[in-house]
Amino acid sequence: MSPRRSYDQYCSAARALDVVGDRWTLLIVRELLAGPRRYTDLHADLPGVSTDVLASRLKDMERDGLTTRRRLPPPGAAFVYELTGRGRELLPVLQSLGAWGAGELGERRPTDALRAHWFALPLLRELEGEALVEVRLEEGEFHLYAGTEDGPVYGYGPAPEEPDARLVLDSAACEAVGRGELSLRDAVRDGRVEVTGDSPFAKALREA
Amino acid sequence: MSPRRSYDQYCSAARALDVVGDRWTLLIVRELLAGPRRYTDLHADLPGVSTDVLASRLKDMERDGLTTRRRLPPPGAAFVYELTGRGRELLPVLQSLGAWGAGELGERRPTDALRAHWFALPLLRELEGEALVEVRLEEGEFHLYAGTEDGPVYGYGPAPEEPDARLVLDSAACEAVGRGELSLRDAVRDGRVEVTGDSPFAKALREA
DNA sequence: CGGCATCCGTGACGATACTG
DNA sequence: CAGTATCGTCACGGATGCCG
Repeated sequence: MSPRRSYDQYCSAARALDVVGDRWTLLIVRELLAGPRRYTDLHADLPGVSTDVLASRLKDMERDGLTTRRRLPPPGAAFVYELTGRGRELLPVLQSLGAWGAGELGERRPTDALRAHWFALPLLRELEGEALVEVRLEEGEFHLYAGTEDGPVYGYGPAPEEPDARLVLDSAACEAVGRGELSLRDAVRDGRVEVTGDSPFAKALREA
Repeated sequence: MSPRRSYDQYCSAARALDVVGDRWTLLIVRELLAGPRRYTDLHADLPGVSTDVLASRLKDMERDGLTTRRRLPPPGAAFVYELTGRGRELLPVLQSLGAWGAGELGERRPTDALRAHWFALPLLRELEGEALVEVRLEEGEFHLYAGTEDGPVYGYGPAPEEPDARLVLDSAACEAVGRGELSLRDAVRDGRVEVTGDSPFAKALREA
């Protein structure tokens, strides 16, 4: 728990960095945008973070109103961490960072870790309208709540109910989309993304 | 010059943080959005940064393509630092951070430093259309290039040519706008902002 | 075993002094 | 003016230990 090292500048960007500028904080937000998570699972999806730093950040974030800690009902009665509304409002920050960072992404390096749901943010930027979308990659599966205002923005594993559309992408295609070199629209047209579903949303996506 | 401590994650947000996630880097970008600056002036407008950290960040940023170092023509022949196009593309990141951080800003604390041009980003968010706007605060003066794509986004001191509009705000008004509690539109209507100028832009602003 | 707390080595940071 | 040099401190990353 850091005693808050502030820039002490009366500037809203500097204040934001006082709260989320520490190492790992925004990446923890990225993880929690997928919904509530346990400590150990967070640690597993944030390779490189040390246990004490993760614990310390979670305390800081709770103190700062970004997250809450909640006990799951039995069975399984573990603690989970989840974003508050204020925490979820950081989505535009992660989106703009991600949009800029796409230009830095390049080829995947041998040392680069990868999780399927890290493609959720770039894909979300490309989807218009309100829909539940299930995405299957070689690395795993996740789902997106496109166009929603509150609640989780995406989630792990298959969609909890029948989705409006299902997408299947191979590694090359989703990495190209992640780098911003390939739009989802073009990927669909070139047959590099398989879109299934009977909803108007799925049909519109196929005809893009 | 740091040997680049990377998160090693194949995620565009993490890559962005590899480049701009270090302490002070984004605040240096905020300063340079106002145009070329000398080392000493940068240091003066970033209270709290130590000389070696500032020098180190400027080297890192040049290596990463965010800034260039250029010698001014005599007289004055000093070095100035300025953003590249790639560096200026970080404006949306600072805007989203600033929009979020407005909720954290609160009252000005006694320890908070303040520079007039730190209000440039919040004001820029509220201006529509393309215009050169001169702003006078109690703390100083700056000008905004609203709606431009390239070149500096704002600058120190009075506008270099006749502006489309001039704004005069008192401290209370500009701090309220900075906190997001008062829109520029409302501030104009309540007479808390003085708008002068004969251009259509100035007239539209007065009649908002 | 999940959820941390403790210890330790390294490096980043902040303040000051100093130099071309 | 534009940094570099030095130094103490603290944050970070890795490993290990503890406790329910």
